[in-house]
Amino acid sequence: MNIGEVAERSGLPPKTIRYYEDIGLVRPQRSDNGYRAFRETDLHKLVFLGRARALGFSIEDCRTLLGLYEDESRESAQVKAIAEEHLTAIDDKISQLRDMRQTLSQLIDACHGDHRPDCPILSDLSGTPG
Amino acid sequence: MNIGEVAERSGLPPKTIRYYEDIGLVRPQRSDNGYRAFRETDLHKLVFLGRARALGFSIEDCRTLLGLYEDESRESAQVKAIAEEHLTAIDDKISQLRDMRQTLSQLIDACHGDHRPDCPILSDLSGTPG
DNA sequence: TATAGGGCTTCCAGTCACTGGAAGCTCAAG
DNA sequence: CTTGAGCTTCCAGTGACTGGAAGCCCTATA
Repeated sequence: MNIGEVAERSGLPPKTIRYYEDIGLVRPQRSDNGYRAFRETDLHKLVFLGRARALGFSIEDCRTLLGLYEDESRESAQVKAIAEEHLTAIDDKISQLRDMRQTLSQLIDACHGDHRPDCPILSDLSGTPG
Repeated sequence: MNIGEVAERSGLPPKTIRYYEDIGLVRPQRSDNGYRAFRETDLHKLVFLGRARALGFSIEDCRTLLGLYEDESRESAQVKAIAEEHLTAIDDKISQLRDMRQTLSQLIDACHGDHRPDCPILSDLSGTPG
């Protein structure tokens, strides 16, 4: 498979796949003409990476997960630990965003949003009381 | 004020303040010795920036908001529009994260997490049915 | 056979918002 | 006069790509 086909089938852009090769996540062979030659196992790995990234795992997590995926003697506890840590990080982000959302929507509600210049949003940002 | 004091009072690291000067968000004067000389208005701006960033506004949004903040003839509708667009972006991110969270926590629940190698998390990532 | 195009290659630069570190100047205290 | 903190600039790195240029490869058509 050339990169175009594997991109199509994995759903990842060719640029991303080349990048993944650069950082050693996949190691496709090469054809005589210099083109990357992907095997089915490479495709599987790329699909794996696409899904893991879609779940928000970092590239380094993905690298570790791929390693575990290929390690027949892994312990599922290792995978679960990584996933749980990531879940905690997601929860942290969600609660940060919720805090932002809360403050911001209050400010938006307080702003009349017309042609007049006075604006509770700017007042709050500037620290002006009131 | 030197950068140390303004950093202390604004809560922003000196590095960040220098960066904000680099990109033109603040324009402190200079003392004879070459040190940045911040006035109270510079401090106000930095506090404003710190709060706006804490609400997740991008630097470019911050630049626009600062402009409106300093523009006496602004219309509050302009500010509100920026804030509303940002709120939408926050909501989008929250729902993305919630989707991730949902999938991930299901996988975690399904994984026994012991010394055995079989793992629903890896199965799902690899696309293996079951 | 010439050529046009699309796909492939590499390499460099840019994104966003900082952050770390090196080399060197300035200033106040002891 | 030295020490050390604080200030300066400049360069490089972060994460995970993404865009673009220059150029090779392959196939189809005139």
